[in-house]
Amino acid sequence: MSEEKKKIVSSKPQTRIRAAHEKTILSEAEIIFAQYGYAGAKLSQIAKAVNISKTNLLYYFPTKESLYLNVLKNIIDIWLEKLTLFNQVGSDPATKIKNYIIDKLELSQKHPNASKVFANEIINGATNIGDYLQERFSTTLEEDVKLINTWINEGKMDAIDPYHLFFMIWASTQTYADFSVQIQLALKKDKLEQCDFDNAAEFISKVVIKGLGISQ
Amino acid sequence: MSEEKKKIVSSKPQTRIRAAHEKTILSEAEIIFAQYGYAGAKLSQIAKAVNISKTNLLYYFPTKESLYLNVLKNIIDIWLEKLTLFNQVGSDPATKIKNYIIDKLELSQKHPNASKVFANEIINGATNIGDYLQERFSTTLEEDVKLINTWINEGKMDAIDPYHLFFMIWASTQTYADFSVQIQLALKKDKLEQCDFDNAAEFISKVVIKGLGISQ
DNA sequence: GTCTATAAGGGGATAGAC
DNA sequence: GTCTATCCCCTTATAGAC
Repeated sequence: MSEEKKKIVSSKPQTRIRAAHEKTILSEAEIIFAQYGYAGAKLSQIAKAVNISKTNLLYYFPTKESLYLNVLKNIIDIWLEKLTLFNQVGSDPATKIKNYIIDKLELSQKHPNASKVFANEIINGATNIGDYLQERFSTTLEEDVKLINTWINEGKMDAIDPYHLFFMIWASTQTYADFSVQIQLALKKDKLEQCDFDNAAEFISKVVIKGLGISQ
Repeated sequence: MSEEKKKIVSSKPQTRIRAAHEKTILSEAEIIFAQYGYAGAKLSQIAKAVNISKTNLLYYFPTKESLYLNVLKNIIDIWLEKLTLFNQVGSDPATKIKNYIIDKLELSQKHPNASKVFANEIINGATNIGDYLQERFSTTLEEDVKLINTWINEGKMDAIDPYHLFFMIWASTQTYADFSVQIQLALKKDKLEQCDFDNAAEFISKVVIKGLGISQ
Protein backbone atom coordinates (compact mmCIF):
# COMPACT_ATOMS: atom_id res chain seq x y z
CA MET A 1 0.00 0.00 0.00
CA SER A 2 1.61 3.21 -1.14
CA GLU A 3 1.96 6.11 1.26
CA GLU A 4 0.04 8.84 -0.48
CA LYS A 5 0.03 12.48 0.53
CA LYS A 6 -3.02 13.12 2.66
CA LYS A 7 -5.48 15.38 0.93
CA ILE A 8 -8.24 17.18 2.75
CA VAL A 9 -10.70 16.00 0.08
CA SER A 10 -9.25 12.51 0.08
CA SER A 11 -12.31 10.59 1.29
CA LYS A 12 -14.29 10.85 -1.95
CA PRO A 13 -13.25 8.62 -4.85
CA GLN A 14 -11.95 10.63 -7.80
CA THR A 15 -13.99 10.38 -11.00
CA ARG A 16 -13.16 12.39 -14.08
CA ILE A 17 -16.13 14.74 -13.64
CA ARG A 18 -15.36 15.29 -9.97
CA ALA A 19 -11.72 16.06 -10.67
CA ALA A 20 -12.67 18.58 -13.33
CA HIS A 21 -15.27 20.28 -11.18
CA GLU A 22 -13.06 20.45 -8.12
CA LYS A 23 -10.31 22.08 -10.11
CA THR A 24 -12.46 24.87 -11.53
CA ILE A 25 -14.27 25.36 -8.23
CA LEU A 26 -10.99 25.81 -6.35
CA SER A 27 -9.77 28.20 -9.00
CA GLU A 28 -12.86 30.41 -8.90
CA ALA A 29 -13.15 30.17 -5.13
CA GLU A 30 -9.64 31.54 -4.78
CA ILE A 31 -10.67 34.67 -6.69
CA ILE A 32 -13.80 35.24 -4.59
CA PHE A 33 -12.12 34.51 -1.25
CA ALA A 34 -9.30 36.85 -2.26
CA GLN A 35 -11.68 39.71 -2.79
CA TYR A 36 -14.03 39.27 0.14
CA GLY A 37 -12.27 37.16 2.75
CA TYR A 38 -13.81 34.07 4.29
CA ALA A 39 -16.94 35.56 5.84
CA GLY A 40 -17.60 37.92 2.98
CA ALA A 41 -17.38 35.35 0.20
CA LYS A 42 -20.73 33.78 -0.74
CA LEU A 43 -21.11 30.26 -2.07
CA SER A 44 -23.67 31.61 -4.54
CA GLN A 45 -21.02 33.88 -6.07
CA ILE A 46 -18.59 31.01 -6.43
CA ALA A 47 -21.25 28.69 -7.87
CA LYS A 48 -22.23 31.36 -10.40
CA ALA A 49 -18.60 31.77 -11.48
CA VAL A 50 -18.33 28.01 -12.02
CA ASN A 51 -21.74 27.85 -13.72
CA ILE A 52 -23.23 25.24 -11.42
CA SER A 53 -25.95 25.49 -8.81
CA LYS A 54 -25.09 26.51 -5.31
CA THR A 55 -26.36 23.20 -3.98
CA ASN A 56 -24.32 21.30 -6.50
CA LEU A 57 -21.24 23.14 -5.31
CA LEU A 58 -22.00 21.85 -1.83
CA TYR A 59 -21.96 18.33 -3.19
CA TYR A 60 -18.30 18.67 -4.15
CA PHE A 61 -17.27 20.58 -1.06
CA PRO A 62 -19.70 19.68 1.73
CA THR A 63 -19.12 22.89 3.69
CA LYS A 64 -17.93 26.40 3.00
CA GLU A 65 -15.11 25.83 5.45
CA SER A 66 -13.85 22.70 3.68
CA LEU A 67 -13.73 24.61 0.40
CA TYR A 68 -11.84 27.45 2.04
CA LEU A 69 -9.35 25.15 3.71
CA ASN A 70 -8.59 23.48 0.39
CA VAL A 71 -8.03 26.84 -1.29
CA LEU A 72 -5.75 27.83 1.56
CA LYS A 73 -3.84 24.57 1.39
CA ASN A 74 -3.11 25.03 -2.31
CA ILE A 75 -1.72 28.46 -1.54
CA ILE A 76 0.57 27.37 1.25
CA ASP A 77 1.96 24.59 -0.89
CA ILE A 78 2.79 27.05 -3.66
CA TRP A 79 4.31 29.36 -1.06
CA LEU A 80 6.54 26.88 0.70
CA GLU A 81 8.06 25.62 -2.52
CA LYS A 82 9.70 29.00 -3.01
CA LEU A 83 9.78 30.60 0.40
CA THR A 84 13.24 29.48 1.38
CA LEU A 85 16.43 31.41 1.19
CA PHE A 86 18.47 28.37 2.11
CA ASN A 87 17.54 26.38 -1.01
CA GLN A 88 17.86 29.36 -3.32
CA VAL A 89 20.33 29.03 -6.22
CA GLY A 90 23.63 30.78 -5.74
CA SER A 91 26.34 30.55 -3.15
CA ASP A 92 27.12 34.13 -2.16
CA PRO A 93 24.67 36.20 -0.08
CA ALA A 94 23.98 38.76 -2.80
CA THR A 95 22.93 36.18 -5.37
CA LYS A 96 20.84 34.13 -2.96
CA ILE A 97 19.01 37.16 -1.58
CA LYS A 98 18.42 38.62 -5.02
CA ASN A 99 16.98 35.34 -6.32
CA TYR A 100 14.83 35.02 -3.21
CA ILE A 101 13.35 38.47 -3.83
CA ILE A 102 12.81 37.75 -7.52
CA ASP A 103 11.04 34.49 -6.73
CA LYS A 104 8.78 36.09 -4.13
CA LEU A 105 7.87 38.88 -6.54
CA GLU A 106 7.10 36.33 -9.22
CA LEU A 107 4.62 34.73 -6.86
CA SER A 108 2.96 38.11 -6.32
CA GLN A 109 2.75 38.59 -10.06
CA LYS A 110 1.55 35.12 -11.03
CA HIS A 111 -0.61 34.30 -8.00
CA PRO A 112 -2.01 37.61 -6.77
CA ASN A 113 -5.23 36.04 -5.58
CA ALA A 114 -3.41 33.38 -3.61
CA SER A 115 -1.46 36.14 -1.91
CA LYS A 116 -4.64 38.03 -1.10
CA VAL A 117 -6.39 35.02 0.40
CA PHE A 118 -3.36 34.46 2.57
CA ALA A 119 -3.30 38.14 3.55
CA ASN A 120 -6.96 38.07 4.51
CA GLU A 121 -6.39 34.97 6.59
CA ILE A 122 -3.46 36.49 8.49
CA ILE A 123 -5.19 39.84 9.03
CA ASN A 124 -8.23 38.19 10.53
CA GLY A 125 -6.02 36.30 12.97
CA ALA A 126 -5.01 33.13 11.10
CA THR A 127 -7.75 31.27 12.93
CA ASN A 128 -8.04 28.58 10.27
CA ILE A 129 -4.40 28.13 9.54
CA GLY A 130 -2.38 29.04 12.62
CA ASP A 131 -1.21 25.56 13.56
CA TYR A 132 -0.42 24.47 10.01
CA LEU A 133 1.47 27.71 9.49
CA GLN A 134 3.44 27.41 12.69
CA GLU A 135 4.48 23.89 11.81
CA ARG A 136 5.49 24.33 8.18
CA PHE A 137 6.65 27.93 8.19
CA SER A 138 8.67 28.01 11.36
CA THR A 139 11.11 25.28 10.39
CA THR A 140 12.13 26.84 7.08
CA LEU A 141 12.30 30.28 8.67
CA GLU A 142 14.60 29.08 11.44
CA GLU A 143 16.87 27.48 8.87
CA ASP A 144 17.03 30.73 6.89
CA VAL A 145 17.69 32.78 10.03
CA LYS A 146 20.62 30.51 10.81
CA LEU A 147 22.01 31.04 7.32
CA ILE A 148 21.87 34.82 7.78
CA ASN A 149 23.62 34.53 11.13
CA THR A 150 26.35 32.44 9.52
CA TRP A 151 26.92 35.16 6.95
CA ILE A 152 27.09 37.74 9.73
CA ASN A 153 29.63 35.69 11.65
CA GLU A 154 31.70 35.26 8.51
CA GLY A 155 31.77 39.05 8.09
CA LYS A 156 29.86 38.89 4.81
CA MET A 157 27.22 41.39 5.95
CA ASP A 158 26.32 43.80 8.74
CA ALA A 159 25.08 42.46 12.06
CA ILE A 160 21.32 42.93 11.84
CA ASP A 161 18.30 41.09 13.24
CA PRO A 162 17.54 38.41 10.62
CA TYR A 163 13.86 38.20 11.56
CA HIS A 164 13.16 41.82 10.68
CA LEU A 165 14.99 41.30 7.41
CA PHE A 166 12.55 38.58 6.41
CA PHE A 167 9.56 40.66 7.54
CA MET A 168 10.80 43.44 5.28
CA ILE A 169 11.34 41.22 2.27
CA TRP A 170 7.99 39.47 2.67
CA ALA A 171 6.12 42.73 3.10
CA SER A 172 7.91 44.56 0.28
CA THR A 173 7.26 41.79 -2.23
CA GLN A 174 3.74 40.80 -1.22
CA THR A 175 2.56 44.40 -1.36
CA TYR A 176 2.67 44.20 -5.17
CA ALA A 177 -0.08 41.59 -4.97
CA ASP A 178 -2.08 42.55 -1.87
CA PHE A 179 -1.99 46.33 -2.32
CA SER A 180 -1.86 46.32 -6.11
CA VAL A 181 -4.80 48.72 -6.24
CA GLN A 182 -2.96 51.32 -4.19
CA ILE A 183 0.17 50.86 -6.28
CA GLN A 184 -1.82 51.23 -9.47
CA LEU A 185 -3.33 54.46 -8.12
CA ALA A 186 0.13 55.78 -7.28
CA LEU A 187 1.61 54.81 -10.64
CA LYS A 188 -1.54 55.95 -12.45
CA LYS A 189 -1.93 52.65 -14.26
CA ASP A 190 -4.91 50.36 -14.82
CA LYS A 191 -2.78 47.28 -14.42
CA LEU A 192 0.72 46.43 -13.22
CA GLU A 193 2.95 45.41 -16.10
CA GLN A 194 6.03 43.23 -16.41
CA CYS A 195 8.31 46.26 -16.25
CA ASP A 196 6.76 47.32 -12.93
CA PHE A 197 7.68 44.00 -11.39
CA ASP A 198 11.14 44.19 -12.94
CA ASN A 199 11.63 47.66 -11.48
CA ALA A 200 10.41 46.44 -8.11
CA ALA A 201 12.84 43.50 -8.15
CA GLU A 202 15.67 45.80 -9.14
CA PHE A 203 14.86 48.35 -6.45
CA ILE A 204 14.19 45.98 -3.57
CA SER A 205 17.23 43.80 -4.13
CA LYS A 206 19.50 46.80 -4.62
CA VAL A 207 18.37 48.54 -1.44
CA VAL A 208 18.35 45.39 0.68
CA ILE A 209 21.74 44.11 -0.44
CA LYS A 210 23.46 47.49 -0.20
CA GLY A 211 21.60 48.27 3.02
CA LEU A 212 22.87 45.07 4.61
CA GLY A 213 26.44 46.00 3.76
CA ILE A 214 26.89 43.07 1.40
CA SER A 215 29.70 43.54 -1.11
CA GLN A 216 28.84 42.39 -4.61
CA MET B 1 -21.95 81.44 9.57
CA SER B 2 -18.80 79.50 10.25
CA GLU B 3 -17.44 77.10 7.66
CA GLU B 4 -17.45 73.79 9.45
CA LYS B 5 -15.71 70.66 8.23
CA LYS B 6 -18.25 68.50 6.45
CA LYS B 7 -18.95 65.32 8.36
CA ILE B 8 -20.60 62.30 6.82
CA VAL B 9 -22.92 62.08 9.84
CA SER B 10 -23.46 65.81 9.88
CA SER B 11 -27.19 65.88 9.19
CA LYS B 12 -28.31 64.72 12.65
CA PRO B 13 -28.14 67.24 15.48
CA GLN B 14 -25.60 66.28 18.14
CA THR B 15 -26.99 65.56 21.57
CA ARG B 16 -24.83 64.35 24.40
CA ILE B 17 -26.16 60.81 24.27
CA ARG B 18 -25.74 60.62 20.50
CA ALA B 19 -22.18 61.89 20.65
CA ALA B 20 -21.27 59.31 23.30
CA HIS B 21 -22.91 56.45 21.44
CA GLU B 22 -21.41 57.34 18.10
CA LYS B 23 -17.97 57.44 19.61
CA THR B 24 -18.12 53.98 21.16
CA ILE B 25 -19.87 52.54 18.12
CA LEU B 26 -17.15 53.81 15.79
CA SER B 27 -14.51 52.46 18.11
CA GLU B 28 -15.97 48.97 18.34
CA ALA B 29 -16.89 48.92 14.67
CA GLU B 30 -13.25 49.56 13.79
CA ILE B 31 -12.24 46.41 15.66
CA ILE B 32 -14.88 44.25 13.98
CA PHE B 33 -14.31 45.64 10.48
CA ALA B 34 -10.56 45.15 10.99
CA GLN B 35 -11.01 41.49 11.68
CA TYR B 36 -13.65 40.55 9.13
CA GLY B 37 -13.65 43.19 6.43
CA TYR B 38 -16.77 44.97 5.25
CA ALA B 39 -18.85 42.03 4.07
CA GLY B 40 -17.76 39.75 6.88
CA ALA B 41 -18.53 42.12 9.74
CA LYS B 42 -22.02 41.72 11.21
CA LEU B 43 -24.00 44.60 12.69
CA SER B 44 -25.11 42.20 15.41
CA GLN B 45 -21.47 41.68 16.46
CA ILE B 46 -20.85 45.40 16.64
CA ALA B 47 -24.09 46.05 18.55
CA LYS B 48 -23.17 43.34 21.01
CA ALA B 49 -19.75 44.89 21.60
CA VAL B 50 -21.38 48.26 22.29
CA ASN B 51 -24.10 46.69 24.42
CA ILE B 52 -27.02 48.04 22.48
CA SER B 53 -29.54 46.34 20.23
CA LYS B 54 -28.82 45.86 16.57
CA THR B 55 -31.80 48.02 15.66
CA ASN B 56 -30.68 50.76 17.99
CA LEU B 57 -27.30 50.73 16.28
CA LEU B 58 -29.12 51.35 13.02
CA TYR B 59 -30.70 54.41 14.55
CA TYR B 60 -27.32 56.06 14.98
CA PHE B 61 -25.90 54.85 11.66
CA PRO B 62 -28.83 54.29 9.29
CA THR B 63 -26.96 51.79 7.11
CA LYS B 64 -24.02 49.44 7.46
CA GLU B 65 -22.30 51.30 4.66
CA SER B 66 -22.61 54.67 6.42
CA LEU B 67 -21.04 53.20 9.54
CA TYR B 68 -18.19 51.69 7.53
CA LEU B 69 -17.52 54.91 5.64
CA ASN B 70 -17.28 56.82 8.90
CA VAL B 71 -14.82 54.30 10.31
CA LEU B 72 -12.79 54.53 7.13
CA LYS B 73 -12.84 58.32 7.17
CA ASN B 74 -11.47 58.43 10.70
CA ILE B 75 -8.63 56.20 9.60
CA ILE B 76 -7.64 58.19 6.54
CA ASP B 77 -7.62 61.37 8.59
CA ILE B 78 -5.21 59.79 11.09
CA TRP B 79 -3.12 58.52 8.21
CA LEU B 80 -2.77 61.70 6.25
CA GLU B 81 -1.67 63.69 9.25
CA LYS B 82 1.53 61.66 9.35
CA LEU B 83 1.93 60.20 5.91
CA THR B 84 4.12 62.88 4.46
CA LEU B 85 7.85 62.90 4.08
CA PHE B 86 7.87 66.50 3.02
CA ASN B 87 6.51 67.86 6.31
CA GLN B 88 8.66 65.58 8.42
CA VAL B 89 10.98 67.24 10.93
CA GLY B 90 14.62 67.42 9.95
CA SER B 91 16.41 68.91 6.98
CA ASP B 92 18.77 66.23 5.74
CA PRO B 93 17.46 63.11 3.93
CA ALA B 94 18.59 60.66 6.62
CA THR B 95 16.75 62.45 9.42
CA LYS B 96 13.58 63.02 7.44
CA ILE B 97 13.40 59.43 6.21
CA LYS B 98 14.15 58.00 9.64
CA ASN B 99 11.43 60.12 11.27
CA TYR B 100 8.99 59.16 8.52
CA ILE B 101 9.62 55.48 9.19
CA ILE B 102 9.33 55.96 12.97
CA ASP B 103 6.03 57.81 12.57
CA LYS B 104 4.58 55.18 10.27
CA LEU B 105 5.60 52.42 12.67
CA GLU B 106 4.02 54.31 15.53
CA LEU B 107 0.76 54.29 13.62
CA SER B 108 1.03 50.53 13.21
CA GLN B 109 1.64 50.17 16.92
CA LYS B 110 -1.04 52.55 18.19
CA HIS B 111 -3.72 52.01 15.57
CA PRO B 112 -3.37 48.41 14.42
CA ASN B 113 -7.08 48.04 13.73
CA ALA B 114 -7.19 51.19 11.65
CA SER B 115 -4.37 49.76 9.59
CA LYS B 116 -6.20 46.47 9.15
CA VAL B 117 -9.46 48.09 8.06
CA PHE B 118 -7.49 50.04 5.50
CA ALA B 119 -5.68 46.89 4.37
CA ASN B 120 -8.95 45.01 3.93
CA GLU B 121 -10.38 47.88 1.94
CA ILE B 122 -7.39 48.01 -0.42
CA ILE B 123 -7.19 44.25 -0.84
CA ASN B 124 -10.82 44.00 -1.84
CA GLY B 125 -10.30 46.66 -4.48
CA ALA B 126 -10.81 49.97 -2.66
CA THR B 127 -14.36 50.10 -3.99
CA ASN B 128 -15.61 52.37 -1.21
CA ILE B 129 -12.65 54.65 -0.98
CA GLY B 130 -10.94 54.76 -4.36
CA ASP B 131 -11.86 58.34 -5.32
CA TYR B 132 -11.26 59.82 -1.88
CA LEU B 133 -7.91 58.03 -1.75
CA GLN B 134 -6.86 59.18 -5.20
CA GLU B 135 -7.67 62.75 -4.32
CA ARG B 136 -6.06 63.06 -0.91
CA PHE B 137 -3.22 60.57 -1.23
CA SER B 138 -1.94 61.39 -4.68
CA THR B 139 -1.15 65.03 -3.95
CA THR B 140 1.00 64.36 -0.90
CA LEU B 141 2.68 61.44 -2.65
CA GLU B 142 3.60 63.54 -5.67
CA GLU B 143 5.06 66.17 -3.38
CA ASP B 144 7.17 63.56 -1.61
CA VAL B 145 8.32 62.02 -4.88
CA LYS B 146 9.51 65.44 -5.99
CA LEU B 147 11.48 65.85 -2.78
CA ILE B 148 13.24 62.53 -3.35
CA ASN B 149 14.08 63.54 -6.92
CA THR B 150 15.53 66.80 -5.63
CA TRP B 151 17.80 64.87 -3.29
CA ILE B 152 18.87 62.64 -6.18
CA ASN B 153 19.67 65.64 -8.37
CA GLU B 154 21.65 67.17 -5.54
CA GLY B 155 23.71 64.00 -5.29
CA LYS B 156 22.51 63.29 -1.79
CA MET B 157 21.41 59.74 -2.62
CA ASP B 158 21.49 57.11 -5.35
CA ALA B 159 19.26 57.48 -8.39
CA ILE B 160 16.37 55.14 -7.65
CA ASP B 161 12.66 55.10 -8.49
CA PRO B 162 11.00 57.11 -5.69
CA TYR B 163 7.65 55.34 -6.05
CA HIS B 164 9.07 51.93 -5.25
CA LEU B 165 10.83 53.46 -2.25
CA PHE B 166 7.50 54.55 -0.80
CA PHE B 167 5.90 51.19 -1.57
CA MET B 168 8.72 49.53 0.38
CA ILE B 169 8.45 51.84 3.38
CA TRP B 170 4.66 51.61 3.53
CA ALA B 171 4.71 47.81 3.26
CA SER B 172 7.58 47.29 5.70
CA THR B 173 5.96 49.44 8.39
CA GLN B 174 2.32 48.41 7.94
CA THR B 175 3.21 44.75 8.09
CA TYR B 176 3.76 45.13 11.85
CA ALA B 177 0.05 45.93 12.17
CA ASP B 178 -1.58 43.96 9.37
CA PHE B 179 0.52 40.81 9.63
CA SER B 180 1.19 41.02 13.36
CA VAL B 181 -0.05 37.45 13.82
CA GLN B 182 2.55 36.10 11.41
CA ILE B 183 5.26 38.19 13.05
CA GLN B 184 4.24 36.98 16.49
CA LEU B 185 4.42 33.39 15.24
CA ALA B 186 7.91 33.99 13.85
CA LEU B 187 9.15 35.73 16.99
CA LYS B 188 7.36 33.19 19.20
CA LYS B 189 5.57 35.91 21.17
CA ASP B 190 1.96 36.34 22.26
CA LYS B 191 2.11 40.06 21.68
CA LEU B 192 4.45 42.53 20.03
CA GLU B 193 6.23 44.70 22.59
CA GLN B 194 7.75 48.16 22.51
CA CYS B 195 11.21 46.72 21.90
CA ASP B 196 9.97 44.88 18.80
CA PHE B 197 8.78 48.13 17.28
CA ASP B 198 12.04 49.81 18.29
CA ASN B 199 14.03 47.03 16.63
CA ALA B 200 11.89 47.30 13.53
CA ALA B 201 12.41 51.08 13.33
CA GLU B 202 16.14 50.61 13.81
CA PHE B 203 16.38 47.90 11.17
CA ILE B 204 14.17 49.46 8.51
CA SER B 205 15.70 52.92 8.70
CA LYS B 206 19.23 51.55 8.74
CA VAL B 207 18.71 49.35 5.67
CA VAL B 208 16.75 51.94 3.73
CA ILE B 209 19.13 54.83 4.40
CA LYS B 210 22.28 52.83 3.77
CA GLY B 211 20.63 51.07 0.83
CA LEU B 212 19.83 54.39 -0.81
CA GLY B 213 23.46 55.46 -0.51
CA ILE B 214 22.66 58.30 1.88
CA SER B 215 25.63 59.45 3.92
CA GLN B 216 24.79 60.12 7.53
C1' DG C 1 -22.34 9.27 -8.74
C1' DT C 2 -24.58 13.53 -9.71
C1' DC C 3 -27.72 17.12 -8.89
C1' DT C 4 -31.95 19.85 -6.85
C1' DA C 5 -36.23 21.10 -3.94
C1' DT C 6 -36.70 22.54 0.46
C1' DA C 7 -35.54 23.68 5.09
C1' DA C 8 -33.68 26.42 9.03
C1' DG C 9 -31.45 30.37 10.48
C1' DG C 10 -29.34 34.90 10.40
C1' DG C 11 -28.60 39.17 7.64
C1' DG C 12 -29.77 44.32 7.16
C1' DA C 13 -33.42 47.51 7.24
C1' DT C 14 -38.22 49.74 8.46
C1' DA C 15 -42.40 51.25 10.70
C1' DG C 16 -43.93 52.52 14.65
C1' DA C 17 -43.84 52.65 20.08
C1' DC C 18 -42.20 55.32 23.94
C1' DG D 1 -34.89 62.19 20.54
C1' DT D 2 -34.39 57.40 21.58
C1' DC D 3 -35.29 52.65 21.07
C1' DT D 4 -37.67 48.02 19.55
C1' DA D 5 -41.04 44.51 17.32
C1' DT D 6 -41.29 42.92 13.00
C1' DC D 7 -40.32 42.21 8.08
C1' DC D 8 -38.18 40.26 3.99
C1' DC D 9 -34.35 38.46 1.81
C1' DC D 10 -30.39 35.76 1.23
C1' DT D 11 -27.28 32.62 3.60
C1' DT D 12 -25.55 27.72 4.32
C1' DA D 13 -26.90 23.10 4.64
C1' DT D 14 -29.74 18.71 4.19
C1' DA D 15 -32.80 15.16 2.54
C1' DG D 16 -34.09 13.09 -1.17
C1' DA D 17 -34.79 12.76 -6.57
C1' DC D 18 -32.63 11.19 -10.81
